[in-house]
Amino acid sequence: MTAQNIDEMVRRHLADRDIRFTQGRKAVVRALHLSSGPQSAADLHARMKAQVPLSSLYRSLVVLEGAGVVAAHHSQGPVARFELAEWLTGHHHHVLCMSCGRVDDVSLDRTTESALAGIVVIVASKAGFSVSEHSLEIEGTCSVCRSENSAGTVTQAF
Amino acid sequence: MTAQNIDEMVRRHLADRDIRFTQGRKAVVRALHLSSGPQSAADLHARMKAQVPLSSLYRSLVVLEGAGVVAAHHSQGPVARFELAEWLTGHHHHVLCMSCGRVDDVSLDRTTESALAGIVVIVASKAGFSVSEHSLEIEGTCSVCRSENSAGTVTQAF
DNA sequence: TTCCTTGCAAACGATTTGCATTGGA
DNA sequence: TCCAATGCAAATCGTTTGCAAGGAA
Repeated sequence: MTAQNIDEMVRRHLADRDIRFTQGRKAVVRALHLSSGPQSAADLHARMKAQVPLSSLYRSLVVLEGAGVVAAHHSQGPVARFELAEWLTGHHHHVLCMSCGRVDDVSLDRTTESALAGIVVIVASKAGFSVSEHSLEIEGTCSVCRSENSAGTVTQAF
Repeated sequence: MTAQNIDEMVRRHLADRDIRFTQGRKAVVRALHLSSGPQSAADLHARMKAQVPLSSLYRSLVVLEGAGVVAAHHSQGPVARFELAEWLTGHHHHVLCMSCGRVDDVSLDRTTESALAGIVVIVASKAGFSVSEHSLEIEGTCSVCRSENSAGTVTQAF
């Protein structure tokens, strides 16, 4: 998906909802599109070279989340992380590195994903819940940290 | 698992690590054991009738988490939720109600769990991660909120 | 003009910490 | 005895908000 495409899809999506696609919001969408995994507000702020105050950034994120353009994740500590919604990126899951805090996206092949979906239904029904979303969060150690550790290097806390 | 058992297991676990099992820490473990799902610090504080200041409660949680007695979860917004570690409660997953914020535990039968474990390995290896933990977090609507909604009652935001 | 959006600074809520005091092995 | 644990108050951090100024339709 090219940046142009994303931009155009978001523009239409927002137009349908009478929400303006301002410069600030465009910049957020672009920054998210250039990122590989979920980003914290501070990450985005840095990535946009602080051209926009944090408070405005947060406001853009609130609007875009409300419009269903971005999704927020809270799994990792006290800081929220944001990424483009799945209708823009495709359905995927996250792996969290417990050593350096990095979060990566992973998507599954159709077979594995449908097996997972089956399990999700089982789990939810056991608790009497109806499912709206599911996300598999896997904690582990990324390859970088693993080699650093085995080399005796200090592990970076996060 | 009775409260006595938990108490005794935790006592030994902490003793092995030269960490004291003080009144405050005992109270936290007891409160967690009496709860059905992950609890926020404020929940616990209320449940313990505010006999202990919040700051001390947090300190107990930090120590217990560091010792592997308590596990913290951050999936739900800005407030952390705590529960006893899985070696005390058994492996399980969470379902989150997007309407009222409630979080319930669900455990799977051996067959389903091992199917899930297989998927987890696939996902992690795709990202070059080695797995240490996995948790399936399912977002949905609990039965209470579903019936409230269908009855036209106001949905409680959280 | 008329809203909506922005910037700035102040406010907030959850969590953490400094310091003097208390408590347990 | 003596270090670890506690209570209190103040600090911190991520995030939100009030208000006045800027911008687009």
